Amino acid sequence: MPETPRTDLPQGTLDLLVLRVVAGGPVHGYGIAQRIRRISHDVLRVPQGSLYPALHRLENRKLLVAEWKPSDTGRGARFYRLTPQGRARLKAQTESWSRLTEAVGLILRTSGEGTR
Amino acid sequence: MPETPRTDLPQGTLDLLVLRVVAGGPVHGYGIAQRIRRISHDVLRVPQGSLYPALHRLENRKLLVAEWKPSDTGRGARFYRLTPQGRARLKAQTESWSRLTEAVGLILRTSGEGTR
DNA sequence: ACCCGATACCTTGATCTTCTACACGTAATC
DNA sequence: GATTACGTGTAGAAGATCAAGGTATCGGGT
Repeated sequence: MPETPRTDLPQGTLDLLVLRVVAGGPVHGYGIAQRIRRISHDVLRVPQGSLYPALHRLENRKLLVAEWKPSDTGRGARFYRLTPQGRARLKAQTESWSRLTEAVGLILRTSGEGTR
Repeated sequence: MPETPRTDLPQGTLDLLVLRVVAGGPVHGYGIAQRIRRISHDVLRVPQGSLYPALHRLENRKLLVAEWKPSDTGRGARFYRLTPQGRARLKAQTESWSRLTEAVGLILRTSGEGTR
């Protein structure tokens, strides 16, 4: 089997991405997946089987609200928006994401010394 | 509001950190945890309940080998080293980590436009 | 000499969260 | 009627955390 160089999302990252995209204005699930894929130049692919459960999670936690309206193509779709809590969550998650990446970057760059 | 700024590791990240630290030379589990914590300035804490299962996983997959020797303090400890496969894995994981962080960074920075 | 607590070091099991695969649906357009 | 747009649901695996327990060495006090 030809190793696909696919970049899997580490658990916990998807919520952050979704929140960020939704922050840009009302979108439906399908559109979210497209945007993530497009903006990341195809590096991040979000399968529907991951996306929709995530959306429902976020909705249950009151971070998103959904509204059913017709989409551009004429058929109905669930459009998501951020709640205030969602916005706060986005901020917090963004910060902890950068703390994390900085810390990991440190480890990756620092050579073996340090047992003390 | 000093919310406990504890940073949980997203799944998949721990292996990378462990491989990187072990690449610096033979260490035992306890030492690995200490180093990660120290180098990251206490941002990344690896509880033993996460660490040891990870070590065993990596060993089963032949990415690490362990040897039982006395530690500095006189008592025994399992010292881990990278196998060639482990080294290759470290390289691959490091690359995919930077691809990932770049892609996520893009999403976080790019405003809402782009459904197209 | 003995007990005690602290630190170093490892193990295991239960539980939870989240990603994935797979599969099944409907609706509009050409 | 095929293709795209859009959604739902379930089953499963993997990994992280918690919680708890277990052993060895050392230092101090008595």
